[in-house]
Amino acid sequence: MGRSPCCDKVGLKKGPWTPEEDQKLLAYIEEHGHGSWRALPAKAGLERCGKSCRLRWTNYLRPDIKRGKFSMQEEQTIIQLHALLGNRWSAIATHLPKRTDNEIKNYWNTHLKKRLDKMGIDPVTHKPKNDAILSNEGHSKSASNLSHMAQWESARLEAEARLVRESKLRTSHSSSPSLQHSLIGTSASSSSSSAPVLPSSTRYLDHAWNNGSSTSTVATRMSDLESPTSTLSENNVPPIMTSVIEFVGSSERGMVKEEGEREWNKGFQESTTHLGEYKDGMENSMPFTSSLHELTVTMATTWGSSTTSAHAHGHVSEDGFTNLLLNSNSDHRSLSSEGGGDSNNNCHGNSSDGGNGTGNELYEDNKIYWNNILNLMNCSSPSDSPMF
DNA sequence: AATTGCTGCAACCGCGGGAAC
DNA sequence: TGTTCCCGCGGTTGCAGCAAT
Repeated sequence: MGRSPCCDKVGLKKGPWTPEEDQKLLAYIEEHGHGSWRALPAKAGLERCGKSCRLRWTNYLRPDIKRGKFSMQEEQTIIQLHALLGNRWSAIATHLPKRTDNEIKNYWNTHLKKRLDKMGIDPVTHKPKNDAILSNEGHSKSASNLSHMAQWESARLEAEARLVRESKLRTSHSSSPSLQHSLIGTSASSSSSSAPVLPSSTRYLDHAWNNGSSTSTVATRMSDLESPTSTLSENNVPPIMTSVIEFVGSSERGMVKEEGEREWNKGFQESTTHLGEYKDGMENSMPFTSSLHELTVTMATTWGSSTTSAHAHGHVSEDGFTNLLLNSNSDHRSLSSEGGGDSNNNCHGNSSDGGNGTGNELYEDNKIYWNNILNLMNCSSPSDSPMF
């Protein structure tokens, strides 16, 4: 695919932007919208490549950007989403309105990564560092499942972001440049209404979810959202997964509050309480991401059992994903932590490595941790979400 | 006061995906 | 169907500001 590097052109300026350039770019976009980035520099009288203009706009000049210190809640959001999504900064950014992916990425690299490192947590795997030794085949299997889940979640987030963009694009086509300008931004951008404005497609999915309408419809829609990199095909996506994927995520976030480092640590501690408890109270300490494993295995378990009923009914019950998760988790607990390898579960045959004896603690820990993540991702969802 | 090292952040680079032709 | 263009993403770099020596 031959493609000429846009910035190789002679005469194009690089490096820091001057206030004059900023002003030119700002003025042009406010009046005309950005349109084609490639064509913008010439029209705006800038000796920059379109790519540079786009970057400057999205990372700095955009009016809906919040700058300054990250709040404790934002930090936790980033950490938890990173645990789930990895370095999918754009996907993470969709849950942090007014923050750019670049800013989040920088903040992660310069602050959060180091902080986790100091706390003895591997910032890549989000596991306690000394737990790496404990990984075994069972974990690998779970990790594989986790990978699938993460892929789907990533795909969902990306699809959501895409839908938002498309929605904005459609809107911009039928609105004045100034209005278009006001709509450029993150998924949190909304119209004058205080209610979150979801792209039509997203609302459609919500409708399907809320009304328990045919999962085949949802699944059909989800096929549109399938990650190109996913190893799962449309055909082997269980209906529950489509619902889960639909459930997780949001497009609007709540208020944040500023907290100090100590508060951050406290809050973080709360959400990771199980870490120390595992170490103190178990012979075979569970990794921090055991929660992830648990959830993943739960997914697999659910696909094989609970899902069946959900599928049979054509929708997921009103109890929603959390209960489904926790119930399944309970089931799984009885299978994995208390002797493992029970009948209906063909997904974690060697799960007995996951520790034993403190099933309730683990259950609660997982509950806390995943509720944190799920709440986090859902807190900005439409208030009528059936999940919580 | 000068030098060195570190940190944080804006900007760049290269790649991949999707749309248009 | 293949090619080209455009856009967005994630990784990396370069530099300014600050602290330590």
